[in-house]
Amino acid sequence: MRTAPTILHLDMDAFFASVEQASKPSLRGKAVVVGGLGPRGVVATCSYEARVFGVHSAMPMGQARRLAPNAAYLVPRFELYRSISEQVMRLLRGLSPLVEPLSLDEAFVDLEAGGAAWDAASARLAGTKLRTDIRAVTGLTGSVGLAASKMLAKIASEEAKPDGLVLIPPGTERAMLEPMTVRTLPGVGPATGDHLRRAGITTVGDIAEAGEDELVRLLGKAHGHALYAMALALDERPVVAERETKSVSVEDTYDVDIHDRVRVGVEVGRLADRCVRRLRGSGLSGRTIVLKVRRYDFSTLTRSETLRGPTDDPGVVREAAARLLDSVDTTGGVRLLGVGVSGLADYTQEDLFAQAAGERVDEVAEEPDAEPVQEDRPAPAPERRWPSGHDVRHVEYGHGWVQGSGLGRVTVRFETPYSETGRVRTFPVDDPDLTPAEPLPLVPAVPRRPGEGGPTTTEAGPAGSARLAPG
DNA sequence: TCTGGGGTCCTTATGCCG
DNA sequence: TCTGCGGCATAAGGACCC
Repeated sequence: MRTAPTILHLDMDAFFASVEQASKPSLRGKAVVVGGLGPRGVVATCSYEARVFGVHSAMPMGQARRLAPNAAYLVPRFELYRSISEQVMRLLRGLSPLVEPLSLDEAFVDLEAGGAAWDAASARLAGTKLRTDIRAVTGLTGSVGLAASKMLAKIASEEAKPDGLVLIPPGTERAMLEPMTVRTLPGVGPATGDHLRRAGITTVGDIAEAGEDELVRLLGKAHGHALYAMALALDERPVVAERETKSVSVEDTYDVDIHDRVRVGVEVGRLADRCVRRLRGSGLSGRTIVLKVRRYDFSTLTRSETLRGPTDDPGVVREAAARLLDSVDTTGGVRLLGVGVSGLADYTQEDLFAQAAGERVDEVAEEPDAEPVQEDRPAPAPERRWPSGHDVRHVEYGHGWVQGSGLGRVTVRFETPYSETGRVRTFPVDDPDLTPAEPLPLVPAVPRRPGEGGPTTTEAGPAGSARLAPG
């Protein structure tokens, strides 16, 4: 293991919710919950103000609404989050070529490999500057952990949250870990946590004390060895920049359980097409087709079939998925269906056949981002055109966002990331003066020169960096 | 109004091959 | 030829992560 704390873990604070607050001045300092708004939605992220009420990610939306009835509830805008994530990742790549993104809002950076740091002092400096730069470029805050291994860097950033920086000095790792709960360690979730607790193991120190053999006996080979090593702060996993995709899948949870066997078949066909579109979009093909079914009682089963060679032919995937569905009992209803492809390759068997025979594979049905059909509805729901939280533009009032819609009306708040809290106005859903709009950058794209007019600077500007403590 | 969507990795069972 | 066994691929399920 390296001796200097030069692995950095960045974790953006309440990322989705913070983006929404940055783009909507009226939500700053307020409880914001981002997630699926349907009857079976769950919380993706919520602001710290919402966490005070006990709301947390993965919680059913219904429960969140009971806990925080006055919070703002928004659907995720992944395109926007992705674009901001890209800005952040660019900053990270400025520190080192060895950047390992874990998700839109998290990444490891090997500072030593990039020459950005070689000891504790230089690492702290790099981390502090990174936080300043992130704030200047995106207007958002992120927490930074610095340590000699991935695991410890991640634990450090967790400790640093929100809006902080924690460095774990080499030599202090084991003493720090000892009193922490086993759930702190990566890979210990509810099931493993319970398992260990029943064996009388509740802290990381208990794991070290129990010994490797006991851990392997309790949890199996891979998990046991790995966990024991983690408990001793031994973690040699390198930061890897590019990881190959192993599988591609799509799934839908339906607002109401589907009982009609024919409709189940139709949905599986749709999912197969969507999956293939994603597959092709990445220039991939795969050999193993997986069907996933979650039944009315939440029991989940998968069925898979491996073909003779990789495919990206929608017809082939549809047929395989349909065959797999034949072996599944769906009486009682299904709440979720999914189709996936694994065993990926970047060529297809059909390519070779088609080349030889001069035949064409059939095209994916053109159904861009089709929503699952819920029920036969008489008219399209207004929510389809005006999703809560999305940006709009009004001919007279300018840029704003949808606060809510229903009963033929849509309520819009007119404000931008750089304005004061805006006014609310309501329109008919078919008002021709109102159109969907692209999100605005959270920080004005072109820095204004001194003396130039325009919107007043807000806390989202680089000025906020003055708040950063040196550590 | 109970429980998303996209992944990864591991374990266990089973059949085949040599 | 029979049997044991290691090794591999496949299938299903589960835990975990963000």
